Amino acid sequence: MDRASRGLGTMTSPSTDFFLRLPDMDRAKLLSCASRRELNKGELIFKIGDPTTHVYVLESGRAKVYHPTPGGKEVLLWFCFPWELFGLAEVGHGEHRQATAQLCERSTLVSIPSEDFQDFVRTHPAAALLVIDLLSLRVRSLGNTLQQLVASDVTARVVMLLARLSASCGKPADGEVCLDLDVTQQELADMVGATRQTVSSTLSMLRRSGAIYFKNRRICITSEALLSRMGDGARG
Amino acid sequence: MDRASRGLGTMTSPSTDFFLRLPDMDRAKLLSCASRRELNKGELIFKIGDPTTHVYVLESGRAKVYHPTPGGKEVLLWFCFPWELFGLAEVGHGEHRQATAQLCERSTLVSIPSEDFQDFVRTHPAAALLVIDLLSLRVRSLGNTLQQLVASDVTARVVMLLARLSASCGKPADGEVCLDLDVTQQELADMVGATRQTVSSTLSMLRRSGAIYFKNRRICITSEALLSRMGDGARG
DNA sequence: GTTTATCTGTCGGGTAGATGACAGCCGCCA
DNA sequence: TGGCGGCTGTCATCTACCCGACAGATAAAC
Repeated sequence: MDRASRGLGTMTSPSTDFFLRLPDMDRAKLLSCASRRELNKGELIFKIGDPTTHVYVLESGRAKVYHPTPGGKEVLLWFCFPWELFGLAEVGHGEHRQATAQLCERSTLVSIPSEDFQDFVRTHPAAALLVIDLLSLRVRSLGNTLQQLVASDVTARVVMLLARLSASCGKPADGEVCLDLDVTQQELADMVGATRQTVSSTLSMLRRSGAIYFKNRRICITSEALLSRMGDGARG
Repeated sequence: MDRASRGLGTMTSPSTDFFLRLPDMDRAKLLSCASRRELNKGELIFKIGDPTTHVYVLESGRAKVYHPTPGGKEVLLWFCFPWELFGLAEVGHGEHRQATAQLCERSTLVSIPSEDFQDFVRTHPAAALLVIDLLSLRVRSLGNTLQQLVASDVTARVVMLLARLSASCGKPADGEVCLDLDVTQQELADMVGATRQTVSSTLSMLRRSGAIYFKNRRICITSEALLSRMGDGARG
């Protein structure tokens, strides 16, 4: 019955709002070490190979974390929404960045120096558990993505992606769900490991089938059931 | 110069031996809650959908953690070697298992109840940081795998896999490296997201090229340089 | 206004790799 | 000794998807 049991993807998770789940005092303390900047669309927060100096949170806007490939493609690992901590997978031993983070729109970014963050975690066990939760979520989600990538065809992957996005940033309105998110088809393609063209024609197909439609450049899902049915036919 | 900078895969990491890096007293304390069993090859430690009751360590043997797909394939996420903690990505909120763990050979398995583990982490900040390290490593490694999967062809993926295995369980012997590991070609295939057949012919190709050979059913790498060169030609 | 860049839709052709089939090989057990 | 199950090698077939190309549509830039 519930969304998670339908196996269409990771359900919207409570672990993403790290900051909102910190006790007020702790949050204030952590933010006291931080600096805040307003940045434009397209700016890089960090890129692969950089030394790891900070962890980050958005106050507003949207960012994406991806692996650039030598061939110029991008493999999109996840989006970062406001109050979701990111950039912490490399803080361990002064590892260099293994991914690139870039703003998808004009945003205000909060940067916390790695050492301050590590001290904070060391002295606040509750926060440490939240970090563990967050990383666990990432591990599970990447594992699922990986599985889908080898087990399903592009159509199924797009369908599952839409279901996941609908869970994380869908605005329900009388039976339908509209994605409250400006994504380009290239970004969708980078998330499912396909080309822009294939995603484009897949979306067209889904639109023709009546499962989705477009409302001023955004995707609306008319029927989750119908949509998920379109994803079948691939072994899974 | 060093192995990591050649970009052939994740280098052998210090984060995997969680237990060995714990202070003696802490380790003893944690193990005092644990139970120990001897199990046979092929036995399941947990499977997808199970409630999450324990975290695990091997005292000896080898296990694999994978996503089974509805179509009967397996997507192998990682191997678990002795003293490497595993099964902790779902401990957060009584999540159910999102992957399956199975023994590759006869092993002795130590099981620690989740609650005891969580209490331990809550009260031992140093251990919490180790857990964070371990999960971070998993995140990075899955991210890399994902990237390779969409950016490289099977040959390159196999080559990179061999390099990674050679880093983590290779026995060097006058210029050559022999993998101290009994893996089936099916398992290799499950790790690179390909079929058994393609991996078989890829390995044959590598053998003919002189980059590897087989010594009593195990893989030996004659020249890492030559091997990595065989992986080029795909964009990367 | 015109220009320029970015995004979207669609179409053929080419190919990497899945799929299925079959044969050889080795270890294991009766 | 023979039979059986798991692992390996190799082929011929088929197809999902990538790739390049081009045209319309939208939005920003001059």
